[in-house]
Amino acid sequence: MNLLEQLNEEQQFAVKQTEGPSMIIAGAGSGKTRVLTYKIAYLIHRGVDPFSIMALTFTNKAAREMQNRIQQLVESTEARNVWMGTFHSIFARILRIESEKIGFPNNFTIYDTDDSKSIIKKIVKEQQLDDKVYKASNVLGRISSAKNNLISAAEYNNNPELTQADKDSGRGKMGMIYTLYQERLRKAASMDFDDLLFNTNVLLRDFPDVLIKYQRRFKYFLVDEYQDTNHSQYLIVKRLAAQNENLTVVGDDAQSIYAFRGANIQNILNLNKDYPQLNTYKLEQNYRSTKNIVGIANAIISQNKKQIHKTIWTENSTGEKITLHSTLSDNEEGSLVARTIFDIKNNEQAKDSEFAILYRTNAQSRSIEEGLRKMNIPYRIFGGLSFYSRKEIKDILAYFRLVINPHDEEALLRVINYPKRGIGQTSIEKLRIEANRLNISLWALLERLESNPIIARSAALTILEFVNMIRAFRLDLNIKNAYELAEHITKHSGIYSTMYHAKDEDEGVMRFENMEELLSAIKEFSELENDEVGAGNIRTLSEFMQDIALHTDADEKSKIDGEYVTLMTIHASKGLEFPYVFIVGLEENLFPSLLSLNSRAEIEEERRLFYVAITRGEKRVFLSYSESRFKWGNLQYSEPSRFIEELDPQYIDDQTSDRILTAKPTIKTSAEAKSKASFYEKPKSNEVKAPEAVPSNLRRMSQSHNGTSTDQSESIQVGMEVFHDRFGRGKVLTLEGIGADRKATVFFNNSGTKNLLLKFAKLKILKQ
DNA sequence: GTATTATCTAAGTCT
DNA sequence: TAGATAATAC
Repeated sequence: MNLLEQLNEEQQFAVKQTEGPSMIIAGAGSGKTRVLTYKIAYLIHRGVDPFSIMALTFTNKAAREMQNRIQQLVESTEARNVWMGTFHSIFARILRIESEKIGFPNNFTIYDTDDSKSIIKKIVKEQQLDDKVYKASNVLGRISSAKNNLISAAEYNNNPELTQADKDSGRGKMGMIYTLYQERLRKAASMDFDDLLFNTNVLLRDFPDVLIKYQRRFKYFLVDEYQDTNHSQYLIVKRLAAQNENLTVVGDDAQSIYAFRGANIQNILNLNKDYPQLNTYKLEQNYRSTKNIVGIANAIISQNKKQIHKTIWTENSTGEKITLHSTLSDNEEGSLVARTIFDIKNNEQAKDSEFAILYRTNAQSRSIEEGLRKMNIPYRIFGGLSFYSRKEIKDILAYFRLVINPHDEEALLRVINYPKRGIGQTSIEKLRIEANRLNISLWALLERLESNPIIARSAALTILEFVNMIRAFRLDLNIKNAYELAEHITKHSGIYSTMYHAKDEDEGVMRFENMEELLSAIKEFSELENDEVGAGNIRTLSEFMQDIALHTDADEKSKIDGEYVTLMTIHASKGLEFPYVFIVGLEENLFPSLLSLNSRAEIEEERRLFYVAITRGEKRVFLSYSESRFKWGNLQYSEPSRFIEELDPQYIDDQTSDRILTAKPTIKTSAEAKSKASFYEKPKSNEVKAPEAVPSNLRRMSQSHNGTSTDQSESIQVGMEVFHDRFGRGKVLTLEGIGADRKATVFFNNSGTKNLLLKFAKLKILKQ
């Protein structure tokens, strides 16, 4: 088969450029994955040893799919010898091989964000610092960005700029926490996500023999989604590829959406400085979407200042315009989406799997779900609370982690008294302090507890029993396969019976089923052929845990490749495509996020996110926003996103005005009505139009400051009868706070007592 | 040491 | 609203 025949001219050039550095700027839907896949197939076809190719993808799922595709293209299974996966998983693999060089055992644990936060909380407490000032997520974010820029704890403390910035913000102990955090991780023989990349850099920097070993082994490097790499990842690639510079990077600056976790767009913009002889290719033909979708996407992204110029075009049909809907509440938005899907399924014979509903935040999935459930539409949510982050699953996994690496303190603390065996907080605290004093891991202390009893004898005996149990499990690590050992552990640790007896409660049933699901997943894993170690070898529990440590939601295999509508965040949708795409919650402070409004750069990232969302669509895209939304238990009013005002009207089928006229004619304030009059809407002859001289964005600003009917809320008094959009008639029971914080407790005839922020509630006074 | 109840507070995207 | 933590009772 001639591989090149199936590519357009520019794609062919990119594929044929096998030697030297090249950068492929690939617009959305331009066949980026296709080029990567074909390039690897082309290399293999030309006799390059698959073992010498390293391909770094954004998800492990993408790697798997690409690998399968390459196998088909080269008609050989040798394609599986290409090293393909995410940065984190590929380099975790290399770190395990080389672990002793950097002073880690090869069974080191990978800590997730929860583990990391938990350590930081403990450090803050032990150091008697204020946990409001040193919030775990903030501290971790600071440490993370230091690591992504290859600044070690020692370097951090010696960097006057960083330490001064911390002092100025009242967080002078940040550097100390960083130091203690790293000590804690090392004692627990554990690395966090950033350490995987940081330590890879240390390995390649400080051990020239190791660097040379991998430079000799890998001759071709391909990096997907290069716009989302951070400095640490950039340096790894640069070091490894330095020998022969056969480096291909593929990316699209317009789709860079991970700056918040350290992605550096300069990696793509400055690549030609590192490689002056860089070959650059631009893929601009879109094969995915209709002209309308491509057109509106181009119009959106053109509002950003920073970008590499390109013109995305398509030969596809014009298609339908992009539909814009608005609803009164988040629940109604869910129903509307469900109804629309239902109609399209009927009218166009579409399948459930052709639909995706994309949102900015995971919390939005709830109202959408409700709508789908009511219409009996099958759906599947990706992200949110994933299977592996459920409590009961984490408890079981903690046992596995502890058996594999007993120094893993987070795991130890999680299970030492689960199921309850009478080892309470007091004993554990004493032991932790002692272990700290001796500068050894908690497990090391427990192992020598017999000769050094510092706690009550009875507690010490129970602990000894626990230690012996874990030791016994450890003996089976390489003897039993993953499933046999996992089952053995759940039975003998008491987890199984504890869960079995808790089945009476509703929650318990689900937990028990989840445990069974975990075990059956492990069983499936155990029974897979182990082609890497060869026949006769078993797949161990350690291997299973390595498999899931860097498991992402996008990697989740669809159990049954059944028919369902896909729900996910826009971030998670990167790289995917669907015939029908719904983008919901286009509201100011939600999308763009409230937290992104501080800088132009952040808003541009949100806009790129919007661009990514729109360009997932093949046939049709539906946009919607709601005028109110439940957040943390209370109703908040919302205005349409600024991105809606930016939409180019020629591509839009605006359905919002119908709703305004039919749905809520009485309660609407004039300010709200005005906000609907966005510029693409044709003024009706009998309507008063906002003066042209005032730009729409200014109009919105003034409105959000004083337009939200504070006029009425200020005169509300206890005892008044009031009307609320959602709850109806009610009586004010109490009032507290002033200005923006003014709250009321209102008893509603139909929905009972509610606490409302007057700023948002827009109560209407019925009777004084 | 454990179970129950009361109080507090969170704001986002992901490896 | 919900999950985590603190306070209280047993």
